[in-house]
Amino acid sequence: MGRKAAASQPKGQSTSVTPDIIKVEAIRLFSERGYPVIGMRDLSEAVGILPGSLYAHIASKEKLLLDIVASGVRNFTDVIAPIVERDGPADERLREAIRAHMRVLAVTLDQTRVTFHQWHYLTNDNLDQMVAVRRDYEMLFKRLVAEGIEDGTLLGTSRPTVATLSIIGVLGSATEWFSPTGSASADEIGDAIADVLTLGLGTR
Amino acid sequence: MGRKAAASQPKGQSTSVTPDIIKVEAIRLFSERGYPVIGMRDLSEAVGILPGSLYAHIASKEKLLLDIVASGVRNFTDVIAPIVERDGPADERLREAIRAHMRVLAVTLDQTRVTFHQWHYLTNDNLDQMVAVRRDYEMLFKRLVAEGIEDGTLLGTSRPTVATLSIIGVLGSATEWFSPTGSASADEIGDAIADVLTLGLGTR
DNA sequence: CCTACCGATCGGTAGG
DNA sequence: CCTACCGATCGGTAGG
Repeated sequence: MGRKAAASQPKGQSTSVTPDIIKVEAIRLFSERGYPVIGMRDLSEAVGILPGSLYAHIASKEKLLLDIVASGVRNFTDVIAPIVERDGPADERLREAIRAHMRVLAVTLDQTRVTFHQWHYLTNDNLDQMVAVRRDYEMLFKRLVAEGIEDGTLLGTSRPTVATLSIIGVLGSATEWFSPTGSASADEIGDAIADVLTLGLGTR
Repeated sequence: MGRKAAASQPKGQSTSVTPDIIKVEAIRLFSERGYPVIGMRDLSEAVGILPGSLYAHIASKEKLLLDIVASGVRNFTDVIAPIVERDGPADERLREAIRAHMRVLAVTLDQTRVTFHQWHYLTNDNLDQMVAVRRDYEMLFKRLVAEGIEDGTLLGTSRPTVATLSIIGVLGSATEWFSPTGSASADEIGDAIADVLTLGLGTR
């Protein structure tokens, strides 16, 4: 639902256009075909108004992208930060953080795709803002790895930086292959990823 | 070098434009700013000819992208396939495949960024072709994991599919953070990644 | 939120 | 590889 609902809605004032509706449609379109390829005319059509009318609700195409990607990262940090900051062995917190990541991903898949793949189309201040919130996100996992080496629950064997980047890398890649309609739940996939990263695939 | 070299080169027939030169410049531009954002005028300027003249050397903008991404995947499969197909324990072959991946990445970083991040701008037949070669690439790691479970050198613990996707995910993410000028060599990073994936980060 | 429109830029081509 | 150009589309705005 929603796909053609807005576009085919004739004139009725039943549901008037709001910034949130525009955001939802933009997320879907940007996710499917990419930010630079989507024109304001595509978006206005999906929402059911004329192209110029979009600017009664949003400042610019790029500000719309910034809104999507900045809140897209916050969806994750809001949930993961409390897990990182609480007490307990770092390896257990890492597992919980990975599971939480997957749960957020499951309910914000399209927005996350836009967030992780299209933020680099931002420019100037908008880009700077995004780089900052991204760094916050990455810092959470960096801390978990560092604390795991401290408390002895995570190995210092491999370079800690590579370890951190591997964790973030796997979670980022899940954006491309996770399916909310698949047989495995977000928590099950999260546990499987945590297994790979902490237990490893080797037998000895 | 190369950056302004072609553009500021006045007229001299010293180095005439070839399809390969266009490809090299396109890789750099697409990698830096994204395929849809780069215009044929940007490319022609980088190469030192007028926009329309590009079409004496290439068929279209999209065929140029296809050329870049298809050969971009083959750079990896050409090197990794022989490792997968040879004899020996699967865990050792997996480590060698990961190391080989990183060495190819180190010498084709820009092209790999375009290959892994912009192939979805292809359409129709071009898209189909790319999906096919991508599947070949992913199949290599899928086989390694399956053979590792068979020969007992890799654990069946976690879902094998998640294991495969995790490997591919980490290697794909390396495209975003690997630096050829960094202190760690491609092989060292490759070993660190193989350690994370086979030994795991956990202590027990 | 519509009408009416702006200048800029897009990929690509005919004919040398 | 240049000259000269095409129709289409782009993000965005003035004034209601």
